[in-house]
Amino acid sequence: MKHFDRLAGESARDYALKVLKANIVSLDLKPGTLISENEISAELGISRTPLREAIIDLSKASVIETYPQKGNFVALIDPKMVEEARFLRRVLDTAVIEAACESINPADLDILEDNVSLQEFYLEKGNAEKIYELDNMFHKAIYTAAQKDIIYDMSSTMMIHFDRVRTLSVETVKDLKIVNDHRGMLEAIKKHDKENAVLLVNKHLSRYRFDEDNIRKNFPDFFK
Amino acid sequence: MKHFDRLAGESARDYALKVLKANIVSLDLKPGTLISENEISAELGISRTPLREAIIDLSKASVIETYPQKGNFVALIDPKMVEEARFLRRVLDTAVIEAACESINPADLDILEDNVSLQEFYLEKGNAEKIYELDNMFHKAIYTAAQKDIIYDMSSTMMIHFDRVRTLSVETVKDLKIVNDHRGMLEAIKKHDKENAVLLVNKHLSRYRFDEDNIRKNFPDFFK
DNA sequence: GCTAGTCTACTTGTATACAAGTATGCCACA
DNA sequence: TGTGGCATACTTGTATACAAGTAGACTAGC
Repeated sequence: MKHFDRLAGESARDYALKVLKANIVSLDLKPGTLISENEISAELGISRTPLREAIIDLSKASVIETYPQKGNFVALIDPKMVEEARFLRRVLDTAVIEAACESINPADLDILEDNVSLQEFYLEKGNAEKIYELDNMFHKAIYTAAQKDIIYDMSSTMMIHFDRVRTLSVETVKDLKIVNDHRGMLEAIKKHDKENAVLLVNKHLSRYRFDEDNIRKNFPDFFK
Repeated sequence: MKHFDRLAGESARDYALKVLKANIVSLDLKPGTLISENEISAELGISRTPLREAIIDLSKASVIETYPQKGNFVALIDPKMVEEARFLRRVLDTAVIEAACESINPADLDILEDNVSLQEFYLEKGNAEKIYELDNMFHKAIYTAAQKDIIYDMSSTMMIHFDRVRTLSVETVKDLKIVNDHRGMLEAIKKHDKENAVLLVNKHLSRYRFDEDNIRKNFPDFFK
């Protein structure tokens, strides 16, 4: 399992949640792995209580499955859950960008503008990692602009199902296209052009259609 | 605070969550109330740990606000959160009924049919409480039919913001109209008529537009 | 009367102890 | 050889103990 530093002021619970999420998405914690509360809490240098609280959070979204007196297991990749996550993302992203088109304010627009400009900067530099980071921030910033922060938070746990398949996918989406998509979405929001914004979101998300059959063939043990 | 029996086999955590949710929605736990972990755990006859785990769950959706070393407080009614919940419900219900129109299977259709028939039965009997119960089950059954169960679970906590205002609303929605709406939605699903289904869902939800200004005047202390 | 400071009684956050259930390996015995 | 049963070493669920911080009442001193 990958380790992270515990930030100053960060609670043991938030720390545990951060580490678990990152390791599940990156597949350093493989689907099916037993997450022993004793073992992991020792590894993170915290007690069972806050770790347990983080585990419960993830089991709400079926990212971890808890069997009493048996153990907590990282959920196998379940096509039904991946589909639910994909559905949720499409539905929410569509509705939220519409809302953003209606209610965007200058301050939030600046944040989005800065973000996309940075993406374009790192695109020239060829820094894929930074773009990945900015991608996530861009996405979240649209929710904030539409005043839908809590919805974003609640959906983010669900997205782990989706992001895990993304990690396994060999064919990575080209940064060039992603950044272009983002630029287009931003311009649509600026012009309050809902119709175009929705079209662009769906086009953007359609880039993340993986060859699940093939992935399953390569990693059969990871699937349900 | 209202009490409930702890069901056989129900974990202390699930029990605590059930009791807290019910009391927050019914406003027996008033907005702004301190939820002392010691006091409430004693009242429920459980220890702090499982109660705490339930509280954390509710604070994820901002239904409870936790201030470290100060206390857990039932969140004041925040129009922004009510709006987020209303938005989420409209967006999800719309998308989910569309999905149900596409993928409904006979078994799930039977469940819906039985449910609406019962609603019609209790409508004649004038049993509003039963209709309320069946209403919630109908709603959930559509998500199940569309294979979106986890999404339903995750959104249900968010709905507390919405349901709390519903509780305060004096003008209750007429059972007659509700049951009619449900019958219409079911028939639309049967016919795979997405367009009509979406129209009916939005008409149905539009019945739940409360006079928030008036409610706020009557219960100023409950609002943020 | 007013203010500074302290004491006290709370609060949550975390750590640990105990209870109860499960799976597995091993051994005795048929 | 095969099988029943028990010991053991795990697991999570719950209860309790301790740490650290907050707020408010009360008192001493001015």
